[in-house]
Amino acid sequence: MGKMNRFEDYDCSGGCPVENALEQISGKWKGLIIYHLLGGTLRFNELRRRLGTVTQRTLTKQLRELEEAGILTREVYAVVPPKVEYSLTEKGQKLQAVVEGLHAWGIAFPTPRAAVAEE
Amino acid sequence: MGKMNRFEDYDCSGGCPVENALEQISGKWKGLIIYHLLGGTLRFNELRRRLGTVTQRTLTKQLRELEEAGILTREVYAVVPPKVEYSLTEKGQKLQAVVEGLHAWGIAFPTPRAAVAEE
DNA sequence: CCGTATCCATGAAGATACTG
DNA sequence: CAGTATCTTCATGGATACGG
Repeated sequence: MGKMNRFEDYDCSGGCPVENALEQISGKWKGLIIYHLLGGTLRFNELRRRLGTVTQRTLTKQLRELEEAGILTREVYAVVPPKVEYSLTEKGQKLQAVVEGLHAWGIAFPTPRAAVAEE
Repeated sequence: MGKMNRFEDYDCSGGCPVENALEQISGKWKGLIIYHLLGGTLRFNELRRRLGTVTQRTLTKQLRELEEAGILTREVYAVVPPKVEYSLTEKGQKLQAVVEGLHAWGIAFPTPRAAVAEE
């Protein structure tokens, strides 16, 4: 016992941890958002700039979903001009190892952009 | 130097490692497929059973995409009835830490299924 | 057993314009 | 600055039926 074969009886009908996890962070920009927030709190437009090409509508939506998942918090300051800050919750910070693992893997194994002009 | 602020100048216009990595493994069943293959080679229908509710068409497609990304290999045996085996490549196996991290996180933080009947 | 071939519904996300 | 409000496009993935 102890180790056992943890891959044997992994019936995923009805939801399983990996699927569950992916569900919460799947979305075109979510991984990236989390990665950037690992560096600390960011305002809406700071985040926007870092992501490069995301639209306001989309960024807002992804942030709201991450908020609902309990991965980040949204803090609104009653000032003018408006100021809204996003930070990771503890739950979100616990993704640090995973996201940095993805980052490292992404460097080690870039997308194979078709084996053209090769041969 | 050395550490520096690696979050500061992380301009993702034009593709960045995290985005790149996510691109290769995003798909409704891909994370799960990789997870199951961490336990070793599997045949098409074994995989199918483990995923629970995936259709043939969809599973085939996700497998082909993972193959094209170089994450797994597809070995066809010229026997009848047909036999096709899927296994992770080295590139795929390097995702082990990430996927197991997701698995652990998914257990620790299930999806917050609305705070109903709670209060 | 391991797929293809069709057809189709859904929703994710971009473009664009406007507002407190 | 930080969003809404619309409208539209497109890819994902399910359902179903058939084939080597």
